Amino acid sequence: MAKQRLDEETIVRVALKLFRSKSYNTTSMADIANACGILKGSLYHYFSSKEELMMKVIASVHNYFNEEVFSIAYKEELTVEERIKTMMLKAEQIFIDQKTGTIDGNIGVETSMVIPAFRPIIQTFFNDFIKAIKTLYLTAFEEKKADGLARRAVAEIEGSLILARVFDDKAYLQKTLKRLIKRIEGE
Amino acid sequence: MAKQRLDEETIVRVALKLFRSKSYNTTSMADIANACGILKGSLYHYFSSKEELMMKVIASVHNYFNEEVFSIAYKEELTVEERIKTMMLKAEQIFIDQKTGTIDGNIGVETSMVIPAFRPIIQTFFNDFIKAIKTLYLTAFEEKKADGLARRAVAEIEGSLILARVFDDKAYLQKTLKRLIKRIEGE
DNA sequence: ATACACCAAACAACCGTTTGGTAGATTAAA
DNA sequence: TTTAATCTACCAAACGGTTGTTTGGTGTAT
Repeated sequence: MAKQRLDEETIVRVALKLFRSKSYNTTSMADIANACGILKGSLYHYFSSKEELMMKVIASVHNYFNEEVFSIAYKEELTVEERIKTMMLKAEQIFIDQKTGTIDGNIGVETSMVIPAFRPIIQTFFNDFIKAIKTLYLTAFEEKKADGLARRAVAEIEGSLILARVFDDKAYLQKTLKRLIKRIEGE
Repeated sequence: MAKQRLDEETIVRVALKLFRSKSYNTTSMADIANACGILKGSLYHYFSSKEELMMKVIASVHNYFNEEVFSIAYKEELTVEERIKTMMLKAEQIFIDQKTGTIDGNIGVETSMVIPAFRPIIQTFFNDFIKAIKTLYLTAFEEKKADGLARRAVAEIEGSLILARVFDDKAYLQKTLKRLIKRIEGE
């Protein structure tokens, strides 16, 4: 083989960054290739289509959240308070770019709205999100209540992400996350 | 003049419908023209650009909400409970298509994320939304608290709209609106 | 010699926008 | 009242540019 400058993982990471700042539709294959230092045609050596690339980007994000965020909810060596606290803190770190302080767009939102093909993956992502939070709430509330609160929590996070982005003010997200923590601790 | 088949208002209404179901970027001028029964070039007889058309679409929505929804918050002949109740009911009617039961996409969300030029208009829309709800909460809470709750309310509505769309389940929105009503009545 | 990682170039399709023309209604003059 | 000029609401066609994708070649490391 020739010396390999790129691998699939790197391209996915580069594409994610662009999709989060410019959205799926306004990011071209040329943009991604350019950011990778290759020509757009060469991307088809790694991915058969833009849609497949996006699928892998979403899967990558999903996987990252599973390992770095959602998993915290199931750490039995931590108290429930510790779990939700570190989980929300981690989420905040991901949503707010630590370098620039910018709130990136949530790829799932615009994507699932615009391209129906992405909906199922986004659904599984949200389901894992809900399940993690529900697990925590289950220690303080009964089944039905915990489920409702978990779905509501995800909705509140998504909503605050929108306002944070529209007004360019991360306080919207931060306040929401703090509130979600208190909702358990307060009991 | 020739017999006029269309007027600006009609085109804006047709465009809105498309933008809400397919988003700004995936709706072409040809799509809009086609839905109006004319050729895409003819659209430039009414609007100088796609962006200008979108501006007028957003302004139209903003205006509609001002007159049909936000205004309810200031009707002094109604009690505060009546005001928030009818306001949330009206919002629900708008977000959920009464014919199909479908939750349309909120044009503001994806739009302001994707095209920075639309951000200011979206901000003024959200500000009017927040102001209306704040007015209601002011009767039950002090200034700071009312402001925070109003911003939070808008975020919760937006978030529940997202989940409602992703899971195709309007219950997300309905539960949120009911909760927002109770948040005043409960005091 | 072979297989890979990429380049260079072209592809058809579509995008938003512009151009020039025309049928028909309105207005104004005769 | 007829006729001519003007204006409007479009059509038909093309514009240059960009899109995602395909094709065929080439240097390099095995």
